[in-house]
Amino acid sequence: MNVMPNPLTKDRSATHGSYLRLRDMILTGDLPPGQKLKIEELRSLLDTGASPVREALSLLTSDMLVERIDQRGFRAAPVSKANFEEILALRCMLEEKALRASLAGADSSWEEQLVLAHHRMKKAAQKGDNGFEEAHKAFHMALLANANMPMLERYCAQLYDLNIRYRNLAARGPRYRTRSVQNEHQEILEASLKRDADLAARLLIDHYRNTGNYLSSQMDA
Amino acid sequence: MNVMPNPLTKDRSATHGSYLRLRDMILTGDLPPGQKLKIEELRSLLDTGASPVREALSLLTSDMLVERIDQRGFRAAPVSKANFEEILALRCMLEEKALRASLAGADSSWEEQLVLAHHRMKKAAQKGDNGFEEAHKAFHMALLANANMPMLERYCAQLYDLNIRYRNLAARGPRYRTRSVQNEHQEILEASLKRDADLAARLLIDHYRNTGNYLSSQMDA
DNA sequence: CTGTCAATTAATATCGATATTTTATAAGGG
DNA sequence: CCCTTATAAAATATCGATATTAATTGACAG
Repeated sequence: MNVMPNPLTKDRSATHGSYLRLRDMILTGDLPPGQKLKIEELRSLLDTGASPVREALSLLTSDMLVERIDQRGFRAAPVSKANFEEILALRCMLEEKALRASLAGADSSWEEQLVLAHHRMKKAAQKGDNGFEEAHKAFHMALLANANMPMLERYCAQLYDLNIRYRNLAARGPRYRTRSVQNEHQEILEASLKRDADLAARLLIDHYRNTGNYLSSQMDA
Repeated sequence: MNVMPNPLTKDRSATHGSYLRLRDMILTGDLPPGQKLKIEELRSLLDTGASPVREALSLLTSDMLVERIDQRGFRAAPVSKANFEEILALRCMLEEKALRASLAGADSSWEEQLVLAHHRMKKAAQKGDNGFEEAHKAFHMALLANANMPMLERYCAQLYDLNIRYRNLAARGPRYRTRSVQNEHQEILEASLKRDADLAARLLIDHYRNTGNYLSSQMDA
């Protein structure tokens, strides 16, 4: 039998572990936008070698969370209002497309997955679980999961994360308060289960625009 | 004074050079879809170390040209009809959006860049220059360049390359012949210069669908 | 034969050290 | 006093070697 040294260190590889941790630090704002990411610092922070760190950072450039400038290293991707608004616009366009495709081929298996994802999210929200973020993303991805368009889903997942980053950054600032969005989720779920593509798409986009406009207004101040 | 050993070896870094060469080999089909990409082989082929090769491959995963499986290396991204058709669908959706955004804010500076790109492409086509591919991409990107949506443009550039890959792969097969597309480009240019967004978008999408359907039919056979 | 398991081979992932390049610092000339 | 140029420091990029993991082979039992 193999006793595992640390439940958290059940990493598939140093690179993958570094990737997850760095990604998390950027999404939460722990590594602030624009910050220079020095190999040596990260190496000692993550307690690993330079190669895994470099490779993890290279992978994070795919996610547009890290910028790479040849011969002069890496930095956490900068943020701007324009960038946020582009993310919002792209999300509305791509998720609408994906949701409609998902609904078009809806079957009971997908329906059940969706109900399940929604249930888990609600439950996580009630007990103030820190697993809510994960469940929230899972619900939104479940909506699109039946589109059978892997690249489109990948883009949506990427944009989702970028959006969450802005939300987290705003939450660090002053006078930030969360909107209650549980009923919006409920409505989106119900419209989807009724296969009402137009309604579901409208509700989903409104859901994004509402949160988005609030965050956008925060960025002026 | 520093004499440069080889004008082609004016690479900014070994990683960047490897990135460009590997990318080219995958786009041309020189490295066929699904092929295992062994570090040691590529290392000797590119005459560089393992680190630049690994890092270049990591970067190529952003472009969806390379797949990475943790602990078991890299391989050239596989191809399929479904994948091709998703690329085509996404291109039509994203480029239409980008083109309309580009036209919406059209100014004379952008207009001049576009005319220039078109001229260069025509010229390269006439003298059978091998720089045509580059000029062709430049023209299509010039159409979108005024959208002021960097992420959207990046997606379009990515999808353009993936599409070219399929074209190159088809060109290796039997009974492949190129369509004449010069007049289609001319029409797109003229509609854009007239700021006729609806017409330009329709022509652009038809341009893609025509080539796409031809390639798609080849893939059955 | 066929499937399982051990031993071997091959490939990946990682480390530690070094060479190159960039950035910061300081000195000298306009 | 500012700008240019040399020097020193820091950081990146790269190499070569090693440890770890996966794939392969072959022997053995069912």
